[in-house]
Amino acid sequence: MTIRLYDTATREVRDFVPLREGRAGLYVCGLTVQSEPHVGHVRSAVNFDVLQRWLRHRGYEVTFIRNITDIDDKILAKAADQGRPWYNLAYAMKIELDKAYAALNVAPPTYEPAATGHVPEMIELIERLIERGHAYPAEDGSGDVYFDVRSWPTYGELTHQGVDDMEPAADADPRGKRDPRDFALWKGRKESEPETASWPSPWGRGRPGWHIECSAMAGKYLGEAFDIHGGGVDLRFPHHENEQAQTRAAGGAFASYWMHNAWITTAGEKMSKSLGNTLSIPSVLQRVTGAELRFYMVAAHYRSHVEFSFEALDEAAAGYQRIVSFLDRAGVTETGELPDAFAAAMDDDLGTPAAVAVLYDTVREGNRLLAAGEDVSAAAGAVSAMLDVLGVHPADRAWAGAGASGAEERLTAAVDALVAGLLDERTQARADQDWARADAIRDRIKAAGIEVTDTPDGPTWSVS
RNA sequence: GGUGGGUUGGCCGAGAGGCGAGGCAACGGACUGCAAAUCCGUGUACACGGGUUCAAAUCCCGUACCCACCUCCA
Repeated sequence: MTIRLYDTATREVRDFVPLREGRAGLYVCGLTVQSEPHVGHVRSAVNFDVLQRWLRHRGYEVTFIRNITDIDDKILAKAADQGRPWYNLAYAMKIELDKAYAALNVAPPTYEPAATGHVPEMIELIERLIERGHAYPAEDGSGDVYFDVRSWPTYGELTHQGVDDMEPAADADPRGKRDPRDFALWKGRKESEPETASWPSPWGRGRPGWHIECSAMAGKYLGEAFDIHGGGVDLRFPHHENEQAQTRAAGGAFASYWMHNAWITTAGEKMSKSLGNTLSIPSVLQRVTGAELRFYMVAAHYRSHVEFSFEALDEAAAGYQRIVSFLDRAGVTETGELPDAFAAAMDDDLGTPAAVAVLYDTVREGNRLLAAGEDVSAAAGAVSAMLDVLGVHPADRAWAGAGASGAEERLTAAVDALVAGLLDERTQARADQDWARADAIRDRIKAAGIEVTDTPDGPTWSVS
């Protein structure tokens, strides 16, 4: 069975055929570290994390590159506003981003290159473009270098647009461009910008344009031809279109497959920094766990819009808890076989919704066996295997970091001791068939926010 | 103006010509001293109008509404 993926460039689901047998090179545009990450950002990371896990599961040796854009207009502007060095802001936000990834069990990529560490590679690429007649230094002496859109006949192929149909850039300031759609490869340093935010180049001090970063870094770590390029749909144009044009104009083949994940919207609108309707990861994690949030995202298909709501999030969390509770009661920790239907769903363009349906079916079957007192090891093992692929296994060590600290464990032990005393009393009352007293004790415990459950092995408690 | 995507039951969310994915909620039943959990059962959903077909939520034509990209954006 081969993996099939929807390729945005050809607009169809195609068999995944890697450039090199048994290997997969994956490049995903990471974030510009200018502010706290929100749930929308993390959706992209979670989606590609699932892709990576599935490719590995299918036996591919994956090289996964996710970059960090740590220099750009917004970073400079925000840092100036906050009165601190731009690299200080970028680093602080990078730390926040890492925390968010860790909280959602997003595995670190193979390499995580930062733009500022690859300026020489970018300059080299720009020089090559100039030599080949696809780029030119600005004619106004600003020190900018632009990509010449008209010199590249297939410009617009990724997003199926004709250059003449595009609305000219609204920034209006042509700054020595031959065509308003030409985009900056290199930005000459402006007086107002800090010296530290510029690097020497053949065109004077300056800093790289956004698009060239990804071309340079993808080329360095994956080669100028690689398998899959991913990112959010909003990056299709201009960012991905430009990346592809640059690398191809410089002689590379670039990505064989393009994958784009859809939005998370709130109140019908895209969640974005500019609209100011973002939900930061820490705020959402006050309500649900990282595993629950990840499960919510993974239960929808990556190409579908998700209208974020706390109601839907709670529903997903409730469903997830059912799965977790099955695993708890099964008491089986070994990972078993992945059901064929689950694998088939995953092979079909990462069909996580159908895969999750298989997960629930298996849980139901497992609960049935459990009730019948039969062997559940196969079902529980399958559930574990599926949760592993989706990156939401409750026993995953990733959750431990965010979970119980030593202090919390001591607190749990203390509560347990107190509740255990009450439960002993209640057990005695039940043995005496004094139901009124038994229920009164249970109500009292419940009033403290603790749910009591009777099982054949005696009562247990959990925080409700 | 150009380019994409969407509209599915109380809610979330799959599917893409032919047995109503799955989840959450609700209701009934089993189990339980009563609960909880779990299991079993219960729904005639596919924006609207035409058309193609033995058969359409799925294909075609048209209409309405929503969203995104073309400017920094996962």
